[in-house]
Amino acid sequence: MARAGLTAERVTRAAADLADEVGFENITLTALARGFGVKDASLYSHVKNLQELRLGIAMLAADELADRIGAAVAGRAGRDALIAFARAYREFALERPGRYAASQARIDPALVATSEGYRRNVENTYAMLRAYGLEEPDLTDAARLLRSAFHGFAVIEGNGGFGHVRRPSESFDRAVEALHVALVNWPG
Amino acid sequence: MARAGLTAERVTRAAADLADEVGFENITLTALARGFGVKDASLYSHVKNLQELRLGIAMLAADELADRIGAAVAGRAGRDALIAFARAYREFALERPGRYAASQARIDPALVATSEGYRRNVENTYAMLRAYGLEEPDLTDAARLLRSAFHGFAVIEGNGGFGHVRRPSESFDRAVEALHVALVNWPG
DNA sequence: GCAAATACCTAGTGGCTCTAGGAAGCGCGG
DNA sequence: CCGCGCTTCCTAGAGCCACTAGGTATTTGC
Repeated sequence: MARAGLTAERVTRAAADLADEVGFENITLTALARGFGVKDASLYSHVKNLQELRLGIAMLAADELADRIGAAVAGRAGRDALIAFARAYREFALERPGRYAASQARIDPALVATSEGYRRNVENTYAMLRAYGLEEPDLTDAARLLRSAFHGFAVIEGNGGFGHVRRPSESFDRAVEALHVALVNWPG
Repeated sequence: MARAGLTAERVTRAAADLADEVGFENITLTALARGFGVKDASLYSHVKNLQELRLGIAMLAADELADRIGAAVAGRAGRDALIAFARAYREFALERPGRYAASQARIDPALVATSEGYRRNVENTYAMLRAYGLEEPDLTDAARLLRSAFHGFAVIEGNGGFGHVRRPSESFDRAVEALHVALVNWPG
């Protein structure tokens, strides 16, 4: 019989697409195998187990997120950079919910440390904050506030958690403005 | 044989405790049944299915969260209320991670509308914001920013996602101060 | 003290992850 | 062009899970 031509990368990429469709928590090797017209056991030649597959999606997603944000903030600084960063972040979370969830899932810190994508995301954040002239530990605190706010917004919006009629995109832009104000007037 | 004396409420409460131990995503009816010294099939007399059980935990948790926050902000206003609200929120998420995750899980909006706990949480938020003198739609935007920031922080901290040496509790307090600044100087 | 309600049971289905070991395609040296 | 070996993909099966059907035993209410 003709082979499906699977590789670790193709499997991971398909898994990421599947995650965007059904949710990161709901991917199964069985469903993934079905998509390739293959039995689930066959995937174990390419992927160690489900956990490793999830890890692969997370690395892939962290990289793609860093790409998007990097492109968005290029050539901008201060408020402009903050707005571009925030919008690129939210758009990624909305367009690729499975990948986004993967990128934010609990991951072995040792692996995070070796990941290019995660490193670039941290770098993008600190680069964007540079214009605000903060110093440690305020810099870390500010980065954590931004990350929390963006991630929280993405999670709640993704869950359909904003019940009010006001459109989330408008609230988001205003929230980013408010965060800009907070950064400019950082308490100290 | 002696009966275990199960009721829908006892089952839900035990499930909430189990969720706090193993994580909301990892609860199983089988494990829950084991805890009662009962077969998994027996639980279906008290709970319709796993999804309903999760819903029950979510309602319970939303109620408990509202209790805590309500008690924390009682008699406070403005910055004091914001700080008390934020700390109570974070403490709940850290002490009862399974319940907290349940309270933030995707839930049928129609059910949320009928839930006392969820309603009280919204109420607590708007009451706490009252002192800042915002009007719609700024009020909604501010509420969403706070909710996003608190939730995001709780999720990331719960995942062990703050790699830096700086203690999360310190970053959190500073972030809350920054949010206070943003609320006082709300852009408009 | 009896009948109805119900708490808990056994048995079984189907989906999932993952392992062990076998067969079939492909790429390489001759 | 041919066989050798590597890898891909397979079948078979164990164990855990959610959930259903239908039976037995214990309470509760009369």
